[in-house]
Amino acid sequence: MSETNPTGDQEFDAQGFARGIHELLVLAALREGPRHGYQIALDVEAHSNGIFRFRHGTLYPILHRMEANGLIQGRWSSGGGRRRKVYSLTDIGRRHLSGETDRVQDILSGLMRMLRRARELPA
Amino acid sequence: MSETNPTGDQEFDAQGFARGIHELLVLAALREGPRHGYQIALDVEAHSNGIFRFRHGTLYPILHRMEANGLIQGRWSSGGGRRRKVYSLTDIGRRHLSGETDRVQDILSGLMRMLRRARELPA
DNA sequence: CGATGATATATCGGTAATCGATATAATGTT
DNA sequence: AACATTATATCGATTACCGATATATCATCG
Repeated sequence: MSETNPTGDQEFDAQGFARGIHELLVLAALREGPRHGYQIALDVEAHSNGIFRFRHGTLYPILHRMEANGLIQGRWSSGGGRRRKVYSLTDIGRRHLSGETDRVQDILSGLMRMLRRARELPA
Repeated sequence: MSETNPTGDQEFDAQGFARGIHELLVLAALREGPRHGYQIALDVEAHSNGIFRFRHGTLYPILHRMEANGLIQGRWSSGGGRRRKVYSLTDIGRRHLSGETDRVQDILSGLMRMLRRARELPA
């Protein structure tokens, strides 16, 4: 083994990968503007043609976690009526989105390359 | 919400996604020929330039699970010396690799599309 | 006006999987 | 003789999703 990734970069962490994808989806949705949780879920589903979907037992804990980590910031909508918590990107979140996008795209293209390779092997 | 993916296909399952990737990597490695576990780990790491890596606390349970599920088949190498369990693809495993490759590639390109979209939005 | 369903957020327990640590043992190297 | 590498195995801690459940507001339709 010995060799630690000579280019010193992207590494796949199975543990946090699905989590990372969820967070990226939230961050990407908020790049379009501030939104409350339910809206984020609708947007993500619409923009992905239903491939990506948040269950609400998943969504809200994620938003809480991301707010605690400073990636997003929530404010309860003031106007009376239905209570909503509207989230916006923080600077940290914006940087995180940009950095993680690079990282994840490298990992994904590495994965795609390996799958293509396997597919093209003689039966 | 209502709409369930009109094309009736690929859906992202956060729960099983990292697991699915690990299994795909094993299957892809075995498409090159039978190999024992340790070798699979080395091959995957080499072919991915160190991006993908199996810890041995992760690798062996995965191989056992995949064998129990009929995706791969293991035989203890007969010749004396260091004991090795050599795995090969089963027909089920071969079909699984092909089907999951399609499915995962759809999901990944969906994800990449969303990330690109977010990136190209005006700051 | 009453019922129903969509909007909107929240929490908890069950479940499942990775991962580090630990164990065992044969082989290669110095 | 000592040590690193090869090779497999298992266990417990940790983590996080997800279904179920709860609460409340608002719109619509009969």
